[in-house]
Amino acid sequence: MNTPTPGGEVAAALGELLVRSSRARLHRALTEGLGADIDEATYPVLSGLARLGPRTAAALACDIGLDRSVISRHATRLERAGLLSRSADPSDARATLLTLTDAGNTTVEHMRTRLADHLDRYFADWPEPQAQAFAHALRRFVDQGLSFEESPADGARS
Amino acid sequence: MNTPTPGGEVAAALGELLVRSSRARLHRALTEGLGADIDEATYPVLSGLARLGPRTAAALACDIGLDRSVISRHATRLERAGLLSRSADPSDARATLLTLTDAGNTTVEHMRTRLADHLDRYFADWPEPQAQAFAHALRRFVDQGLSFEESPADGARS
DNA sequence: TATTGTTATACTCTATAACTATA
DNA sequence: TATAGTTATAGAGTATAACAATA
Repeated sequence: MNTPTPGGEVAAALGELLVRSSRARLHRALTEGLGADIDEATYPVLSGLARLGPRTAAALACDIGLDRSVISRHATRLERAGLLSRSADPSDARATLLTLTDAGNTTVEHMRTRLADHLDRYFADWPEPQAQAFAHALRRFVDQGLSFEESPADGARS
Repeated sequence: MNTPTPGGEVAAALGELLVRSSRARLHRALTEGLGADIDEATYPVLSGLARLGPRTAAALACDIGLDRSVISRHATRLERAGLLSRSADPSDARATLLTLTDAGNTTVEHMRTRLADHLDRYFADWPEPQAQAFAHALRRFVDQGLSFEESPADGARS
């Protein structure tokens, strides 16, 4: 059998999803036609700020797993594109708050709805309860199931 | 508001999954401790050959969406690590077949079972039918749902 | 002294182009 | 002439280190 366990099946699917060509396709679907400054590199900053709200580069770096310096450079690109603005943090003169502009929020909303519509068209072929169950399960999985940090017992393979 | 449609929910989850830190975590879970030559770059070549069987660099490049030159360089790394061997293609003297060695196949199998075990431990908390349904749905989604190419009219529209 | 933002530097991965051998 | 494999080059992205300003 190809599908001995749910874990095995999900493992195979994740492997496929991690392949660059799959990711590139998804990213194109997300960012296509939105301007030269929205790409695979700036997207995490843009969506991170949309999801978490205004934050400093250091805080966002911690949140999305990139270095401060990378955030700073991408923020400059997004600022030049008019999607993000920098402002002084009132509570700490060292810090600079990164905030999405109206254009930035609009763009993020545009990306979100476009991909959601794509997916809704795909799920139109699915039985409604099954589509909903899958969506809930996937979110739950992404939120909780990606914590592989704990040492996996088999550990040192020498 | 949180879950307007399945598409919207899946879109958010995919956005999360595409973030580099999530990918890096998954890749660590897959390749950790397997040697310096198995990483995010060589993994697609390794798993591609395991999935598709012996192939030339050109064919594999087409299959996994990387350039021939990239395949060739990673193949060299994997060959040095003893996981892959090159052999002449009997039917075309220009071509070189890339084939996984026994060690290569063992390594792939090791990666696969390790991640599958991880995931099975995670799914142990789920009701069995729900876990199976999710696994099937995810595979179906990855196999069919990633075709977001904007113009379905010009090509194979299933 | 520690931290923030920024910039310079080095490293890695990928695609393009160029070269050789073969169809 | 076209295609396969390989190598050299260039482009992009990230992390590290170093700097000035502030806590």
